[in-house]
Amino acid sequence: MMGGERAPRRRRRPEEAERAILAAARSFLAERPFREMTVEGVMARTGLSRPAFYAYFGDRYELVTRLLEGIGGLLLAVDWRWLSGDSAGGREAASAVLADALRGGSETFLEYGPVLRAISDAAVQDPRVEEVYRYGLIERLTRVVADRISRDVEAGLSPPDLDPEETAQALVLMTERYLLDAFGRPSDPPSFERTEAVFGALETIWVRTLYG
Amino acid sequence: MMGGERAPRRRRRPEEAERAILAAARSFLAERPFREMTVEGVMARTGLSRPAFYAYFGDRYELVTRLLEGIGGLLLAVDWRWLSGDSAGGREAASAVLADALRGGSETFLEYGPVLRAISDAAVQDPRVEEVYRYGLIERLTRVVADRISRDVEAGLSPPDLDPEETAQALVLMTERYLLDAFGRPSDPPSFERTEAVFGALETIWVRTLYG
DNA sequence: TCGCTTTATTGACACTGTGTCAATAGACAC
DNA sequence: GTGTCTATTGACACAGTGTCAATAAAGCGA
Repeated sequence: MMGGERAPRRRRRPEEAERAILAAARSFLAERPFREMTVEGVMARTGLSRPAFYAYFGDRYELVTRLLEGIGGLLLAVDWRWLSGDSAGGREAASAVLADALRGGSETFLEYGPVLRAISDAAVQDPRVEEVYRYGLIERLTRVVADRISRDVEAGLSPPDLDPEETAQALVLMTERYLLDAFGRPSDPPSFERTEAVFGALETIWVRTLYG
Repeated sequence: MMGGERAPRRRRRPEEAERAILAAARSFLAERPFREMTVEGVMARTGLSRPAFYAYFGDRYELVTRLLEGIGGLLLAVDWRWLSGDSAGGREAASAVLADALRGGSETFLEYGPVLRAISDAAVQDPRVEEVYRYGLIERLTRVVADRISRDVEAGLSPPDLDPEETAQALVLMTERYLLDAFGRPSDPPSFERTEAVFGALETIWVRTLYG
């Protein structure tokens, strides 16, 4: 046997190692779905051993939760423009700003699709991720949208028979699912045409429902 | 020690055992989410041992796929009324039939919610379930809806700028997600009011989008 | 009723992936 | 250089899966 040289142990700053693991996870999820992501598979991309993972994260669900942290705020921030605007300016103005917010949200999905898809997949398998994703992000978005719809109904911009809470929930869930479906698949970047078609369909449904 | 009497082995017809396992799975899913469903947990409700499971099903994903079999056809059948109707009779008629189809679909979800939720959860974890659910059921529904929208656009019932394929996908995904969210939670039967509100929100969005 | 055949059923095993911990060995301070 | 700190890991225990040869219940023919 000639082998036997073991790879020399390297030692990094904890923060650096943690960043390396997060990056490895992102890189993994850009290629393979969450269901195939094992701790071993991620750590293979870092040069560290599997047990080292547990020095930084409790398990793969915590890892994926950490990946969400930056992105969640981004989504909320983008949509905030329409969401928190007042109802002055009429339907035209509201539609335009809504379209803008939707495009912003879509672009976030386009950029972070695989990670968001991973979070959404993980939410089904782990109660803590479900908490953070569904109740932390989605439900919060829904509440804000419901508020906005409420104001638009009172201002006469939207029809009075609209149930703000339920309508908001349906629209937000639609947007989440549809964007995940369109932009959340690992490694098949959607064409420009598809992107526009997706955005157009979302805009049509939202605008016709609220200001149609 | 006094113990030691082993439970007497019982022997059933294969078909009976298989039905017992399917029933045990349904009963399990009425109480607990799919992520907690282990082969052991299901077989404990049948009086059979864990290995017996593998005489009837390849794994728990195959089990859950079998649970879908009857229900999937039901969903397609209910929606078929609106879906396959012609575009004569104007928007009023089309809206009414659509509302009817939606109510039918909602009622199916109301009855089989936990099982459907389990399938949808399992689809995230297993490629074969994903195939059956997403591409077999959801996509098939989407295609039929897209056809109907296409005809309505040509007949002048729906606006010409509607993209039938994309709109259908968004609407079907919305309906699936929203109904799962409302009626798919194990063991919390929704109130009559909630049921009506959910149905109303769906009807509003579909009708305003297509015939608004 | 008895013995024989069929096959439903299971105990025991191997395997994969998880999470833990005591022991090891780089990196930095002095 | 020497010593301390702590990042890193080999080895372990565990949960759940899927398999298979051995077992025994049911049905059948006499």
